[in-house]
Amino acid sequence: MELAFELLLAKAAQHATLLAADRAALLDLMPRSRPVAAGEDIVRQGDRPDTAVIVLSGMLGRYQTLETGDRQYISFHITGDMPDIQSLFLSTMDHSVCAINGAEIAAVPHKQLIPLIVSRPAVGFAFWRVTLVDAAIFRQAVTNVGARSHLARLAHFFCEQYTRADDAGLAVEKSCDLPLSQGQIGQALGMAAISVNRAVQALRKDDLATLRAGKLEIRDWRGLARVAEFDPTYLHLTKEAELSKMAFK
Amino acid sequence: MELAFELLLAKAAQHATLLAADRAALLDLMPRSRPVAAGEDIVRQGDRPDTAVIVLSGMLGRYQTLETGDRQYISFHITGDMPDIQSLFLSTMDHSVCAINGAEIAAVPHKQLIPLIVSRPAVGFAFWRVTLVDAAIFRQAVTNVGARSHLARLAHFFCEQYTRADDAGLAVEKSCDLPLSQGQIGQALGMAAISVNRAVQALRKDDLATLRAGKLEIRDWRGLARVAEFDPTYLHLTKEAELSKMAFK
DNA sequence: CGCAGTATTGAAATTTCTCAAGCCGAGTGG
DNA sequence: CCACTCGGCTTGAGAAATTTCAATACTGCG
Repeated sequence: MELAFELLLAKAAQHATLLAADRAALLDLMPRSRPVAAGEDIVRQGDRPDTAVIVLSGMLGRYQTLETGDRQYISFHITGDMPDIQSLFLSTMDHSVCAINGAEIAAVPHKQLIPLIVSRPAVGFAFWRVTLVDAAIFRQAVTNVGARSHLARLAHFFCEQYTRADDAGLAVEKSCDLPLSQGQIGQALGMAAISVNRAVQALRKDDLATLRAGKLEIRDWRGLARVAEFDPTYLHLTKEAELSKMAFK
Repeated sequence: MELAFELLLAKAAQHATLLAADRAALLDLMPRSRPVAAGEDIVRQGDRPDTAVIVLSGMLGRYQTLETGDRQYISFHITGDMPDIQSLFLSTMDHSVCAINGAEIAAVPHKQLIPLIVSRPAVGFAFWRVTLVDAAIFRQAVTNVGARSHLARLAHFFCEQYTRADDAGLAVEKSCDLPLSQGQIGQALGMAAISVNRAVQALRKDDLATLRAGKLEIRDWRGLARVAEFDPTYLHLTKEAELSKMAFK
Protein backbone atom coordinates (compact mmCIF):
# COMPACT_ATOMS: atom_id res chain seq x y z
CA MET A 1 0.00 0.00 0.00
CA GLU A 2 2.70 2.44 1.00
CA LEU A 3 4.75 1.51 -2.02
CA ALA A 4 1.90 1.93 -4.44
CA PHE A 5 1.12 5.34 -3.00
CA GLU A 6 4.70 6.46 -3.20
CA LEU A 7 4.82 5.40 -6.83
CA LEU A 8 1.61 7.18 -7.60
CA LEU A 9 2.87 10.31 -5.91
CA ALA A 10 6.16 10.16 -7.77
CA LYS A 11 4.34 9.73 -11.04
CA ALA A 12 1.88 12.48 -10.29
CA ALA A 13 4.53 14.87 -9.08
CA GLN A 14 6.43 14.82 -12.33
CA HIS A 15 4.69 17.78 -13.78
CA ALA A 16 2.69 19.48 -11.13
CA THR A 17 4.66 20.50 -8.09
CA LEU A 18 3.12 18.89 -5.09
CA LEU A 19 3.52 20.62 -1.77
CA ALA A 20 3.99 18.61 1.36
CA ALA A 21 0.41 19.46 2.21
CA ASP A 22 -0.77 18.10 -1.14
CA ARG A 23 1.07 14.87 -0.50
CA ALA A 24 -0.33 14.61 2.98
CA ALA A 25 -3.84 15.15 1.69
CA LEU A 26 -3.35 12.36 -0.81
CA LEU A 27 -1.99 9.97 1.77
CA ASP A 28 -4.94 10.83 3.97
CA LEU A 29 -7.27 9.12 1.52
CA MET A 30 -6.01 5.80 2.89
CA PRO A 31 -8.45 3.52 1.15
CA ARG A 32 -9.01 -0.06 2.19
CA SER A 33 -7.15 -2.63 0.15
CA ARG A 34 -8.72 -5.76 -1.24
CA PRO A 35 -7.46 -8.83 -3.06
CA VAL A 36 -8.74 -9.76 -6.50
CA ALA A 37 -8.52 -13.25 -7.97
CA ALA A 38 -6.88 -13.88 -11.33
CA GLY A 39 -9.35 -13.33 -14.14
CA GLU A 40 -11.86 -11.53 -11.97
CA ASP A 41 -13.42 -8.34 -13.33
CA ILE A 42 -13.04 -5.22 -11.24
CA VAL A 43 -15.28 -2.98 -13.32
CA ARG A 44 -17.26 -3.90 -16.39
CA GLN A 45 -18.18 -2.13 -19.58
CA GLY A 46 -21.44 -0.30 -18.84
CA ASP A 47 -20.80 0.08 -15.11
CA ARG A 48 -20.98 3.48 -13.48
CA PRO A 49 -18.31 3.23 -10.83
CA ASP A 50 -18.16 5.60 -7.88
CA THR A 51 -14.59 4.80 -6.94
CA ALA A 52 -11.20 4.91 -8.62
CA VAL A 53 -8.85 1.96 -8.37
CA ILE A 54 -5.17 2.00 -7.41
CA VAL A 55 -3.12 -1.09 -8.14
CA LEU A 56 -1.17 -2.20 -5.07
CA SER A 57 0.26 -5.41 -6.49
CA GLY A 58 -0.23 -7.75 -9.41
CA MET A 59 -1.33 -6.83 -12.90
CA LEU A 60 -4.64 -5.47 -14.17
CA GLY A 61 -5.82 -5.54 -17.76
CA ARG A 62 -8.09 -3.09 -19.54
CA TYR A 63 -10.16 -4.62 -22.33
CA GLN A 64 -13.16 -4.34 -24.59
CA THR A 65 -15.34 -7.20 -25.72
CA LEU A 66 -16.89 -7.81 -29.13
CA GLU A 67 -20.16 -9.55 -29.79
CA THR A 68 -18.27 -12.63 -30.94
CA GLY A 69 -16.77 -12.77 -27.46
CA ASP A 70 -13.38 -11.73 -28.78
CA ARG A 71 -11.48 -9.64 -26.31
CA GLN A 72 -9.17 -6.76 -27.10
CA TYR A 73 -6.77 -5.79 -24.33
CA ILE A 74 -6.03 -2.08 -24.45
CA SER A 75 -3.42 -1.72 -21.72
CA PHE A 76 -2.01 -3.39 -18.62
CA HIS A 77 -1.43 -1.85 -15.24
CA ILE A 78 0.93 -2.51 -12.37
CA THR A 79 1.72 -1.26 -8.88
CA GLY A 80 1.12 2.47 -8.54
CA ASP A 81 -1.15 2.75 -11.60
CA MET A 82 -4.66 4.17 -11.45
CA PRO A 83 -6.37 2.60 -14.42
CA ASP A 84 -9.78 4.17 -14.08
CA ILE A 85 -9.54 7.74 -12.89
CA GLN A 86 -11.35 8.63 -16.08
CA SER A 87 -14.50 7.34 -14.39
CA LEU A 88 -14.43 10.58 -12.41
CA PHE A 89 -15.69 12.42 -15.47
CA LEU A 90 -16.87 9.74 -17.89
CA SER A 91 -19.54 8.09 -15.86
CA THR A 92 -20.28 5.02 -17.98
CA MET A 93 -17.40 2.59 -18.49
CA ASP A 94 -16.63 1.97 -22.15
CA HIS A 95 -14.34 -0.92 -21.23
CA SER A 96 -13.73 -3.45 -18.49
CA VAL A 97 -10.82 -3.90 -16.12
CA CYS A 98 -9.85 -7.33 -14.82
CA ALA A 99 -7.09 -8.86 -12.76
CA ILE A 100 -4.57 -10.75 -14.90
CA ASN A 101 -3.03 -12.61 -12.00
CA GLY A 102 -3.85 -12.44 -8.33
CA ALA A 103 -3.74 -8.75 -7.48
CA GLU A 104 -4.37 -6.35 -4.67
CA ILE A 105 -6.17 -3.08 -5.23
CA ALA A 106 -7.44 -0.09 -3.29
CA ALA A 107 -10.51 1.89 -4.26
CA VAL A 108 -10.80 5.61 -3.55
CA PRO A 109 -14.34 6.99 -3.60
CA HIS A 110 -14.98 9.76 -6.13
CA LYS A 111 -16.62 11.66 -3.30
CA GLN A 112 -13.25 12.02 -1.65
CA LEU A 113 -11.35 12.79 -4.83
CA ILE A 114 -13.48 15.61 -6.20
CA PRO A 115 -13.22 17.92 -3.19
CA LEU A 116 -9.53 17.20 -2.96
CA ILE A 117 -9.04 18.19 -6.58
CA VAL A 118 -11.12 21.33 -6.18
CA SER A 119 -9.28 22.50 -3.09
CA ARG A 120 -5.82 21.55 -4.39
CA PRO A 121 -5.32 22.28 -8.08
CA ALA A 122 -1.86 20.70 -8.00
CA VAL A 123 -3.40 17.39 -7.05
CA GLY A 124 -5.92 17.74 -9.84
CA PHE A 125 -3.18 18.47 -12.34
CA ALA A 126 -1.31 15.43 -11.11
CA PHE A 127 -4.27 13.10 -11.64
CA TRP A 128 -5.05 14.73 -14.94
CA ARG A 129 -1.52 14.07 -16.06
CA VAL A 130 -1.85 10.41 -15.12
CA THR A 131 -4.86 10.12 -17.43
CA LEU A 132 -2.91 11.86 -20.18
CA VAL A 133 -0.04 9.40 -19.96
CA ASP A 134 -2.60 6.61 -20.26
CA ALA A 135 -3.92 8.28 -23.39
CA ALA A 136 -0.39 8.43 -24.79
CA ILE A 137 -0.06 4.70 -24.13
CA PHE A 138 -3.29 4.12 -26.04
CA ARG A 139 -1.96 6.13 -28.96
CA GLN A 140 1.15 3.99 -29.10
CA ALA A 141 -1.03 0.90 -28.95
CA VAL A 142 -2.91 2.09 -32.03
CA THR A 143 0.35 2.58 -33.89
CA ASN A 144 1.72 -0.69 -32.65
CA VAL A 145 -1.28 -2.74 -33.69
CA GLY A 146 -1.94 -0.77 -36.85
CA ALA A 147 1.47 -0.21 -38.37
CA ARG A 148 4.19 -2.48 -37.02
CA SER A 149 5.18 -5.96 -38.16
CA HIS A 150 4.45 -8.84 -35.84
CA LEU A 151 8.01 -8.99 -34.62
CA ALA A 152 8.34 -5.24 -34.05
CA ARG A 153 4.94 -5.24 -32.39
CA LEU A 154 5.90 -7.82 -29.80
CA ALA A 155 9.30 -6.23 -29.29
CA HIS A 156 7.64 -2.86 -28.71
CA PHE A 157 5.21 -4.41 -26.27
CA PHE A 158 8.09 -5.94 -24.34
CA CYS A 159 9.97 -2.65 -24.30
CA GLU A 160 6.97 -0.80 -22.97
CA GLN A 161 6.11 -3.30 -20.29
CA TYR A 162 9.70 -3.56 -19.15
CA THR A 163 10.24 0.19 -19.12
CA ARG A 164 7.12 0.77 -17.09
CA ALA A 165 7.98 -2.01 -14.64
CA ASP A 166 11.46 -0.61 -14.30
CA ASP A 167 10.10 2.87 -13.71
CA ALA A 168 7.98 1.46 -10.92
CA GLY A 169 11.05 -0.18 -9.45
CA LEU A 170 9.67 -3.63 -10.19
CA ALA A 171 12.42 -4.78 -12.54
CA VAL A 172 15.26 -6.86 -11.15
CA GLU A 173 18.28 -7.92 -13.14
CA LYS A 174 16.82 -6.93 -16.49
CA SER A 175 13.68 -8.92 -15.93
CA CYS A 176 10.18 -8.23 -14.73
CA ASP A 177 6.83 -9.92 -14.24
CA LEU A 178 4.67 -10.31 -17.31
CA PRO A 179 2.02 -12.80 -16.25
CA LEU A 180 0.29 -13.00 -19.62
CA SER A 181 -0.31 -16.08 -21.73
CA GLN A 182 0.67 -15.89 -25.36
CA GLY A 183 -3.02 -15.93 -26.14
CA GLN A 184 -3.60 -12.82 -24.03
CA ILE A 185 -0.66 -11.07 -25.64
CA GLY A 186 -2.27 -11.87 -28.96
CA GLN A 187 -5.49 -10.28 -27.76
CA ALA A 188 -3.51 -7.17 -26.90
CA LEU A 189 -1.51 -6.99 -30.12
CA GLY A 190 -4.12 -8.04 -32.63
CA MET A 191 -2.29 -11.27 -33.45
CA ALA A 192 -3.27 -14.91 -33.34
CA ALA A 193 -1.76 -16.82 -30.44
CA ILE A 194 0.38 -18.83 -32.86
CA SER A 195 1.81 -15.66 -34.37
CA VAL A 196 2.73 -14.50 -30.89
CA ASN A 197 4.42 -17.80 -30.32
CA ARG A 198 6.49 -17.49 -33.46
CA ALA A 199 7.46 -13.92 -32.60
CA VAL A 200 8.42 -14.91 -29.05
CA GLN A 201 10.62 -17.61 -30.46
CA ALA A 202 12.23 -15.25 -32.93
CA LEU A 203 13.14 -12.83 -30.16
CA ARG A 204 14.47 -15.69 -28.09
CA LYS A 205 16.49 -17.07 -30.96
CA ASP A 206 18.18 -13.71 -31.56
CA ASP A 207 18.73 -13.47 -27.82
CA LEU A 208 16.89 -10.16 -27.57
CA ALA A 209 14.36 -11.14 -24.92
CA THR A 210 12.78 -14.21 -23.41
CA LEU A 211 9.35 -14.77 -21.95
CA ARG A 212 8.94 -17.78 -19.76
CA ALA A 213 6.72 -18.62 -16.83
CA GLY A 214 5.28 -15.11 -16.65
CA LYS A 215 8.73 -13.51 -16.51
CA LEU A 216 10.07 -11.22 -19.18
CA GLU A 217 13.84 -11.10 -19.40
CA ILE A 218 15.62 -8.50 -21.50
CA ARG A 219 18.73 -10.03 -22.99
CA ASP A 220 19.78 -7.22 -25.32
CA TRP A 221 18.06 -3.93 -24.72
CA ARG A 222 19.54 -2.05 -27.62
CA GLY A 223 18.80 -4.81 -30.06
CA LEU A 224 15.26 -5.15 -28.81
CA ALA A 225 14.63 -1.41 -28.87
CA ARG A 226 15.98 -1.27 -32.40
CA VAL A 227 13.66 -3.99 -33.64
CA ALA A 228 10.77 -2.28 -31.85
CA GLU A 229 11.68 1.27 -32.90
CA PHE A 230 11.05 1.98 -29.24
CA ASP A 231 11.22 5.59 -28.12
CA PRO A 232 10.10 5.97 -24.49
CA THR A 233 9.18 9.64 -24.87
CA TYR A 234 5.49 8.80 -24.91
CA LEU A 235 5.67 7.31 -21.42
CA HIS A 236 6.68 10.73 -20.13
CA LEU A 237 8.83 9.31 -17.37
CA THR A 238 11.09 11.19 -15.02
CA LYS A 239 14.36 12.43 -16.35
CA GLU A 240 16.20 10.12 -14.00
CA ALA A 241 14.37 7.12 -15.32
CA GLU A 242 15.27 7.96 -18.89
CA LEU A 243 18.86 8.60 -17.95
CA SER A 244 19.13 5.31 -16.17
CA LYS A 245 17.67 3.72 -19.23
CA MET A 246 20.50 5.23 -21.23
CA ALA A 247 23.05 3.93 -18.77
CA PHE A 248 21.53 0.51 -19.13
CA LYS A 249 22.33 0.57 -22.78
CA MET B 1 -14.87 31.03 -34.62
CA GLU B 2 -18.08 31.63 -32.72
CA LEU B 3 -19.41 28.31 -33.84
CA ALA B 4 -16.33 26.40 -32.83
CA PHE B 5 -16.39 28.02 -29.42
CA GLU B 6 -20.03 27.27 -28.92
CA LEU B 7 -19.38 23.64 -29.79
CA LEU B 8 -16.44 23.48 -27.48
CA LEU B 9 -18.47 25.00 -24.69
CA ALA B 10 -21.32 22.62 -25.30
CA LYS B 11 -18.95 19.69 -25.24
CA ALA B 12 -17.16 20.93 -22.18
CA ALA B 13 -20.35 21.74 -20.35
CA GLN B 14 -21.59 18.21 -20.61
CA HIS B 15 -20.18 17.09 -17.35
CA ALA B 16 -19.08 20.02 -15.32
CA THR B 17 -21.69 22.68 -14.82
CA LEU B 18 -20.38 25.88 -16.30
CA LEU B 19 -21.61 29.10 -14.81
CA ALA B 20 -22.19 32.09 -17.03
CA ALA B 21 -19.00 33.54 -15.61
CA ASP B 22 -17.10 30.41 -16.62
CA ARG B 23 -18.41 30.66 -20.14
CA ALA B 24 -17.55 34.33 -20.31
CA ALA B 25 -14.02 33.66 -19.11
CA LEU B 26 -13.62 31.06 -21.84
CA LEU B 27 -14.93 33.35 -24.55
CA ASP B 28 -12.56 36.01 -23.29
CA LEU B 29 -9.63 33.94 -24.49
CA MET B 30 -10.50 35.05 -28.01
CA PRO B 31 -7.47 33.68 -29.75
CA ARG B 32 -6.49 34.74 -33.23
CA SER B 33 -7.52 32.38 -35.96
CA ARG B 34 -5.23 31.22 -38.72
CA PRO B 35 -5.64 29.14 -41.87
CA VAL B 36 -3.67 25.96 -42.42
CA ALA B 37 -3.06 24.41 -45.82
CA ALA B 38 -3.97 20.82 -46.58
CA GLY B 39 -1.20 18.48 -45.50
CA GLU B 40 0.57 21.08 -43.41
CA ASP B 41 1.77 20.06 -39.94
CA ILE B 42 0.51 22.11 -37.03
CA VAL B 43 2.64 20.48 -34.36
CA ARG B 44 5.22 17.76 -34.78
CA GLN B 45 6.36 14.81 -32.74
CA GLY B 46 9.10 16.12 -30.44
CA ASP B 47 7.78 19.69 -30.33
CA ARG B 48 7.10 21.37 -27.01
CA PRO B 49 4.10 23.53 -27.84
CA ASP B 50 3.05 26.45 -25.66
CA THR B 51 -0.42 26.75 -27.10
CA ALA B 52 -3.46 24.54 -27.48
CA VAL B 53 -5.27 24.34 -30.78
CA ILE B 54 -9.00 24.67 -31.41
CA VAL B 55 -10.35 23.54 -34.76
CA LEU B 56 -12.55 26.21 -36.31
CA SER B 57 -13.16 24.51 -39.64
CA GLY B 58 -11.79 21.68 -41.73
CA MET B 59 -10.32 18.44 -40.48
CA LEU B 60 -7.13 17.78 -38.54
CA GLY B 61 -5.38 14.43 -38.25
CA ARG B 62 -3.30 13.10 -35.40
CA TYR B 63 -0.58 10.68 -36.43
CA GLN B 64 2.66 8.97 -35.57
CA THR B 65 5.48 8.19 -37.96
CA LEU B 66 7.63 5.08 -38.18
CA GLU B 67 11.22 4.96 -39.32
CA THR B 68 10.08 3.46 -42.60
CA GLY B 69 8.09 6.62 -43.17
CA ASP B 70 4.84 4.77 -42.64
CA ARG B 71 2.24 6.92 -41.01
CA GLN B 72 -0.38 5.79 -38.51
CA TYR B 73 -3.32 8.12 -38.07
CA ILE B 74 -4.67 7.93 -34.53
CA SER B 75 -7.70 10.19 -34.73
CA PHE B 76 -9.30 12.97 -36.74
CA HIS B 77 -10.69 16.23 -35.46
CA ILE B 78 -13.34 18.64 -36.64
CA THR B 79 -14.88 21.97 -35.70
CA GLY B 80 -15.00 22.48 -31.95
CA ASP B 81 -12.35 19.86 -31.15
CA MET B 82 -9.21 20.63 -29.18
CA PRO B 83 -6.78 17.96 -30.31
CA ASP B 84 -3.80 18.88 -28.20
CA ILE B 85 -4.84 20.09 -24.79
CA GLN B 86 -2.72 17.25 -23.47
CA SER B 87 0.28 19.44 -24.26
CA LEU B 88 -0.69 21.45 -21.18
CA PHE B 89 0.73 18.67 -19.02
CA LEU B 90 2.75 16.44 -21.35
CA SER B 91 5.34 18.85 -22.59
CA THR B 92 6.89 16.83 -25.42
CA MET B 93 4.60 15.82 -28.27
CA ASP B 94 4.57 12.07 -28.85
CA HIS B 95 2.69 12.54 -32.14
CA SER B 96 2.07 15.10 -34.85
CA VAL B 97 -1.07 16.94 -35.89
CA CYS B 98 -1.64 18.00 -39.47
CA ALA B 99 -4.40 19.53 -41.53
CA ILE B 100 -6.16 16.97 -43.72
CA ASN B 101 -7.81 19.52 -45.93
CA GLY B 102 -7.65 23.28 -45.80
CA ALA B 103 -8.53 24.17 -42.23
CA GLU B 104 -8.81 27.08 -39.88
CA ILE B 105 -7.53 26.89 -36.33
CA ALA B 106 -7.12 29.07 -33.27
CA ALA B 107 -4.31 28.66 -30.77
CA VAL B 108 -4.79 29.47 -27.09
CA PRO B 109 -1.57 30.04 -25.12
CA HIS B 110 -1.04 27.71 -22.18
CA LYS B 111 -0.24 30.81 -20.17
CA GLN B 112 -3.85 31.85 -20.45
CA LEU B 113 -5.32 28.42 -19.89
CA ILE B 114 -3.55 27.46 -16.69
CA PRO B 115 -4.68 30.45 -14.58
CA LEU B 116 -8.17 30.01 -15.94
CA ILE B 117 -8.23 26.38 -14.88
CA VAL B 118 -6.83 27.19 -11.46
CA SER B 119 -9.32 29.94 -10.78
CA ARG B 120 -12.31 28.07 -12.23
CA PRO B 121 -12.28 24.36 -11.41
CA ALA B 122 -15.39 23.83 -13.53
CA VAL B 123 -13.47 24.97 -16.58
CA GLY B 124 -10.63 22.65 -15.68
CA PHE B 125 -13.00 19.72 -15.33
CA ALA B 126 -14.49 20.56 -18.67
CA PHE B 127 -11.12 20.50 -20.45
CA TRP B 128 -10.11 17.41 -18.55
CA ARG B 129 -13.22 15.68 -19.74
CA VAL B 130 -12.43 16.61 -23.33
CA THR B 131 -9.06 14.85 -23.02
CA LEU B 132 -10.79 11.83 -21.51
CA VAL B 133 -13.19 11.51 -24.42
CA ASP B 134 -10.18 11.61 -26.72
CA ALA B 135 -8.66 8.78 -24.73
CA ALA B 136 -11.88 6.80 -25.10
CA ILE B 137 -11.67 7.33 -28.85
CA PHE B 138 -8.11 5.99 -28.81
CA ARG B 139 -9.29 2.92 -26.92
CA GLN B 140 -11.90 2.22 -29.54
CA ALA B 141 -9.28 2.69 -32.23
CA VAL B 142 -7.16 -0.01 -30.62
CA THR B 143 -10.10 -2.39 -30.57
CA ASN B 144 -11.08 -1.45 -34.09
CA VAL B 145 -7.65 -2.00 -35.55
CA GLY B 146 -6.82 -4.96 -33.37
CA ALA B 147 -9.97 -7.03 -33.31
CA ARG B 148 -12.44 -6.22 -36.06
CA SER B 149 -12.65 -7.55 -39.58
CA HIS B 150 -11.83 -5.18 -42.42
CA LEU B 151 -15.46 -4.59 -43.21
CA ALA B 152 -16.51 -4.02 -39.60
CA ARG B 153 -13.49 -1.81 -39.12
CA LEU B 154 -14.39 0.54 -41.93
CA ALA B 155 -18.05 0.50 -40.94
CA HIS B 156 -17.10 1.41 -37.38
CA PHE B 157 -14.88 4.19 -38.60
CA PHE B 158 -17.73 5.58 -40.68
CA CYS B 159 -20.13 5.35 -37.75
CA GLU B 160 -17.75 7.21 -35.48
CA GLN B 161 -16.94 9.95 -37.93
CA TYR B 162 -20.56 10.47 -38.81
CA THR B 163 -21.73 10.46 -35.21
CA ARG B 164 -19.14 13.01 -34.22
CA ALA B 165 -19.90 15.21 -37.19
CA ASP B 166 -23.58 14.99 -36.41
CA ASP B 167 -22.98 15.85 -32.78
CA ALA B 168 -21.12 18.94 -33.94
CA GLY B 169 -24.06 19.87 -36.14
CA LEU B 170 -22.02 19.30 -39.27
CA ALA B 171 -24.08 16.49 -40.75
CA VAL B 172 -26.71 17.34 -43.33
CA GLU B 173 -29.11 14.85 -44.82
CA LYS B 174 -27.34 11.80 -43.46
CA SER B 175 -24.03 12.88 -44.90
CA CYS B 176 -20.96 14.68 -43.68
CA ASP B 177 -17.49 15.69 -44.82
CA LEU B 178 -14.82 13.02 -44.72
CA PRO B 179 -11.99 14.48 -46.77
CA LEU B 180 -9.72 11.43 -46.55
CA SER B 181 -8.28 9.40 -49.39
CA GLN B 182 -8.67 5.66 -49.20
CA GLY B 183 -4.94 5.52 -48.59
CA GLN B 184 -5.25 7.74 -45.53
CA ILE B 185 -8.14 5.69 -44.23
CA GLY B 186 -5.90 2.68 -44.60
CA GLN B 187 -3.24 4.43 -42.54
CA ALA B 188 -5.83 4.99 -39.85
CA LEU B 189 -7.28 1.49 -39.86
CA GLY B 190 -4.14 -0.57 -40.35
CA MET B 191 -5.25 -1.75 -43.79
CA ALA B 192 -3.69 -1.53 -47.23
CA ALA B 193 -5.32 1.06 -49.48
CA ILE B 194 -6.64 -1.73 -51.71
CA SER B 195 -8.33 -3.40 -48.77
CA VAL B 196 -10.00 -0.12 -47.93
CA ASN B 197 -11.17 0.12 -51.49
CA ARG B 198 -12.73 -3.32 -51.39
CA ALA B 199 -14.42 -2.58 -48.08
CA VAL B 200 -15.74 0.74 -49.36
CA GLN B 201 -17.20 -1.06 -52.33
CA ALA B 202 -18.76 -3.73 -50.16
CA LEU B 203 -20.51 -1.12 -48.03
CA ARG B 204 -21.66 0.65 -51.16
CA LYS B 205 -22.92 -2.55 -52.73
CA ASP B 206 -25.02 -3.37 -49.67
CA ASP B 207 -26.22 0.23 -49.71
CA LEU B 208 -25.04 0.85 -46.16
CA ALA B 209 -22.84 3.87 -46.80
CA THR B 210 -21.02 5.58 -49.63
CA LEU B 211 -17.84 7.58 -49.68
CA ARG B 212 -17.28 9.78 -52.67
CA ALA B 213 -15.48 13.03 -53.24
CA GLY B 214 -14.70 13.48 -49.58
CA LYS B 215 -18.33 13.08 -48.56
CA LEU B 216 -19.60 10.24 -46.42
CA GLU B 217 -23.23 9.40 -46.92
CA ILE B 218 -25.05 7.06 -44.57
CA ARG B 219 -27.58 5.06 -46.53
CA ASP B 220 -28.69 2.64 -43.84
CA TRP B 221 -27.66 3.57 -40.35
CA ARG B 222 -28.99 0.52 -38.60
CA GLY B 223 -27.40 -1.83 -41.07
CA LEU B 224 -24.10 -0.02 -40.89
CA ALA B 225 -24.11 0.08 -37.11
CA ARG B 226 -24.90 -3.63 -37.03
CA VAL B 227 -21.96 -4.50 -39.26
CA ALA B 228 -19.75 -2.22 -37.18
CA GLU B 229 -21.04 -3.37 -33.80
CA PHE B 230 -21.14 0.36 -33.17
CA ASP B 231 -22.09 1.48 -29.68
CA PRO B 232 -21.68 5.24 -29.27
CA THR B 233 -21.35 5.07 -25.49
CA TYR B 234 -17.61 5.66 -25.69
CA LEU B 235 -18.12 9.05 -27.33
CA HIS B 236 -19.87 10.18 -24.18
CA LEU B 237 -22.22 12.49 -26.02
CA THR B 238 -24.92 14.66 -24.62
CA LYS B 239 -27.59 12.23 -23.58
CA GLU B 240 -25.31 10.18 -21.42
CA ALA B 241 -23.57 13.29 -20.18
CA GLU B 242 -26.80 14.80 -18.96
CA LEU B 243 -27.38 11.76 -16.84
CA SER B 244 -23.88 11.81 -15.48
CA LYS B 245 -24.28 15.46 -14.60
CA MET B 246 -27.17 14.50 -12.42
CA ALA B 247 -25.19 11.82 -10.68
CA PHE B 248 -22.30 14.18 -10.22
CA LYS B 249 -24.43 16.55 -8.19
C1' DC C 1 -8.21 20.27 -71.95
C1' DG C 2 -4.99 17.77 -69.71
C1' DC C 3 -2.46 16.71 -65.57
C1' DA C 4 -1.98 14.54 -61.16
C1' DG C 5 -3.71 12.24 -57.72
C1' DT C 6 -7.11 8.91 -56.63
C1' DA C 7 -10.01 5.01 -57.41
C1' DT C 8 -10.61 0.52 -59.42
C1' DT C 9 -9.50 -4.05 -61.49
C1' DG C 10 -7.35 -8.52 -61.66
C1' DA C 11 -3.89 -11.73 -60.56
C1' DA C 12 0.27 -13.36 -58.06
C1' DA C 13 2.89 -13.56 -53.78
C1' DT C 14 3.14 -13.27 -49.11
C1' DT C 15 1.60 -13.12 -44.63
C1' DT C 16 -1.30 -14.66 -41.27
C1' DC C 17 -4.61 -17.73 -39.41
C1' DT C 18 -6.96 -22.19 -38.69
C1' DC C 19 -6.63 -26.77 -37.53
C1' DA C 20 -4.78 -30.82 -35.46
C1' DA C 21 -1.71 -33.16 -32.67
C1' DG C 22 2.16 -33.75 -29.42
C1' DC C 23 4.71 -31.85 -25.53
C1' DC C 24 5.81 -29.71 -21.29
C1' DG C 25 5.17 -28.23 -16.57
C1' DA C 26 2.53 -26.94 -12.65
C1' DG C 27 -0.91 -28.27 -9.55
C1' DT C 28 -4.02 -32.17 -7.70
C1' DG C 29 -5.46 -36.19 -5.64
C1' DG C 30 -4.77 -40.96 -4.75
C1' DC D 1 5.48 -39.49 -4.01
C1' DC D 2 3.86 -40.42 -8.31
C1' DA D 3 0.39 -40.60 -11.88
C1' DC D 4 -2.97 -37.65 -13.79
C1' DT D 5 -4.96 -33.68 -15.72
C1' DC D 6 -5.34 -29.28 -17.50
C1' DG D 7 -3.78 -25.28 -19.55
C1' DG D 8 -0.40 -23.35 -22.17
C1' DC D 9 3.40 -23.84 -25.36
C1' DT D 10 5.22 -25.77 -29.68
C1' DT D 11 5.24 -27.94 -34.29
C1' DG D 12 3.86 -28.53 -38.96
C1' DA D 13 1.01 -28.44 -42.50
C1' DG D 14 -2.99 -26.43 -45.49
C1' DA D 15 -6.43 -22.70 -46.01
C1' DA D 16 -7.75 -18.12 -45.97
C1' DA D 17 -7.07 -13.51 -45.74
C1' DT D 18 -4.36 -9.64 -46.99
C1' DT D 19 -0.92 -7.19 -49.47
C1' DT D 20 1.93 -6.25 -53.42
C1' DC D 21 2.26 -5.38 -58.10
C1' DA D 22 0.88 -3.68 -62.42
C1' DA D 23 -2.17 -1.60 -65.43
C1' DT D 24 -6.47 1.04 -66.47
C1' DA D 25 -10.22 4.34 -65.50
C1' DC D 26 -11.84 8.29 -63.27
C1' DT D 27 -12.21 13.17 -61.44
C1' DG D 28 -11.26 17.64 -59.66
C1' DC D 29 -8.36 21.36 -60.42
C1' DG D 30 -5.42 24.40 -62.80
